[in-house]
This record gives sequence, structure tokens and C-alpha cells, in this order.
Amino acid sequence: MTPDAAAYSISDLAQEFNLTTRAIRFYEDEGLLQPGRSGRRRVYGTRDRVRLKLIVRGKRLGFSLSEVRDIIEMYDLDSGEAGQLRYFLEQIQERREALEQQRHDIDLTLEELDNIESQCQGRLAALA
Amino acid sequence: MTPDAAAYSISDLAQEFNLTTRAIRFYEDEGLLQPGRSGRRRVYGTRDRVRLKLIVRGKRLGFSLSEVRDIIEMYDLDSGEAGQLRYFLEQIQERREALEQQRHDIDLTLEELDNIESQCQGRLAALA
DNA sequence: GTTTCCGTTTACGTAAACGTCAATTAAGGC
DNA sequence: GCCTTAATTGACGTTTACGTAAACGGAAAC
Repeated sequence: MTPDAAAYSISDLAQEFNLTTRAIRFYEDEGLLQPGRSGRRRVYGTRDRVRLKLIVRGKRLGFSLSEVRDIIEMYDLDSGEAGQLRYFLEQIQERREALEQQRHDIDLTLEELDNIESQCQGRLAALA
Repeated sequence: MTPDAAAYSISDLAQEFNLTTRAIRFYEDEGLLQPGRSGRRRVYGTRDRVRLKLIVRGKRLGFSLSEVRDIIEMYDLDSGEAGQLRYFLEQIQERREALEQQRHDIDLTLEELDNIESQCQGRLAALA
């Protein structure tokens, strides 16, 4: 008994992740999802749900779909070959550096927002 | 004497920020930059350099150019009106929340990268 | 004085990520 | 049986963010 009995329709997932069904089908065309079929209808399982979660998170981080695909493929590593593994490790390191750069950018931007906010507050107070 | 004597050519900035001149002109078309002219040639000052820095940072964070424009406009607040100020404060809060969400996403992704890396390392060690 | 090198302008091209029909199908409600 | 509603497929349209090619301008090198 697999605990993977969960099944979702396309609109279930569209609602949950605030996406359009068109977008979800598009992700499938791009090879990011592989739902089953019940007749002609798509049936999504836990695996695809997890992938969708990765997709929307990736999008929030500004990743392109092909970058998201790269990341997803990292999760699916069944390549036992050493060369592949080393390559993966490189990729992981690159991603990590990019993400740390992003976090730094975020911190800078947040600081600047603080400054701007202070100025706004100051002016607002001056109008009182 | 303003300390704003700094002047850059388009290719200076292109090189510094690793952009094409085409991109920089495009940003000007979009109203994000307002270089001066010496004859027909564009001359960029400190102000535009700062803006370019904001642009590339914004792009690293996945912002669209119009979102970057919104942010840049926040820096240029000379609106003394209270309504405007309150509106700005709202915008700032929205941005802040989005950025904090991003940072959370980054942390999640970094954790997962750690897991994947461990698995990779493990398999690699198993091959030795 | 002409080659060389930037820079400019204009315009068309393009890839990514969907949106938006339109036509069709299948399933459920009554 | 019919109607509504959700889902599918296919095709074309759209926006963003530039790329690329063509044709010209001016200044500097030689």
C-alpha cells in the first residue's frame, strides 16, 4: 500500500497554487510534469504536486522554467556515474552561490526600504 | 562644486555592469535612465549609475523592469502630499513582504540543496 | 584623407511564458 | 435524453526584454 493514493484534478492544483490550468498544461508541455490519465483527463499525484511547489517557488525566485527543470532534475538523481555526480555537485554549488547573492541583494534592498520608509514617515509627521 | 563630476560612456557602464549597450539604451527607452548628451553621444552621471545598479540588482531578484521602475520611483519621492506618502508606505510594505517571502524561499531551497549535495557526496563515496 | 572604431537610430526578429479563443468531449445532474 | 459544467486540444495572439542587422555620424589614428 503506497501512501501515494492522493490524486488531484488540474483545477484542484490550479486553485491551490493560484495558477491557471493553461499554465499547468504548459508546464507539462515543457516536461516539468507528467500526470497520469483517467480517460483523457489528467490526474496528478503527490510527485507532480511537489514539482508544482518547486515550480512556483522557483518562479518567485525569478528562475526560468528551464532553470527550474534543472533543479527538479537534481532531485531525480539516479545517475550512479561519478562524472555525473561531480557535475551535479558543481551545479549545486553554482545555484548556492546565486542564491546567496540573491539573499544579499534582498538584504540590501530591505535596508534601503527601511531608509525610504523612515523618510516617508518623517515627511508624514511633518505634515501633521 | 558638486562631487558629481563623474561621467561615463555607454560602454563604460556596459562593461562595468556586464550589460550590452543595447540593453542600456533600452532601459532609457523605458524611462529608467536619463543620460545627458554631448553632441549625439550619451553621457551618464552618478545618478544613472546608481539606477543601473538598482536595475541589475532588481533583475537578479527576478523583478520586471516596470517593478524596478516602481522601486526607483520610491527613491525619488518629492511628493509632499499625505495621500501619496501613505500610498508609498503601503507599496514599501508590499515589497518588504515579497522580499521576505523570497528570503524564505531561498532558505528552503538552500536546505534542499544541502540534502541533495549530501546524497551526491554519499553516492560518490560509495563508488570509491 | 581614409580607415578604424565607437556610438546612434531605425526597424525588424526572437524566446519565454503564458493568454485567449474555438471546437470537441465526457461526465454528472435532473 | 438534455443541459450544464469541467476538461482537452490546437492554434494564434501577446508581453517582456532584449538581439541583430543596416545605415549613418564623428572623432581619432595613421
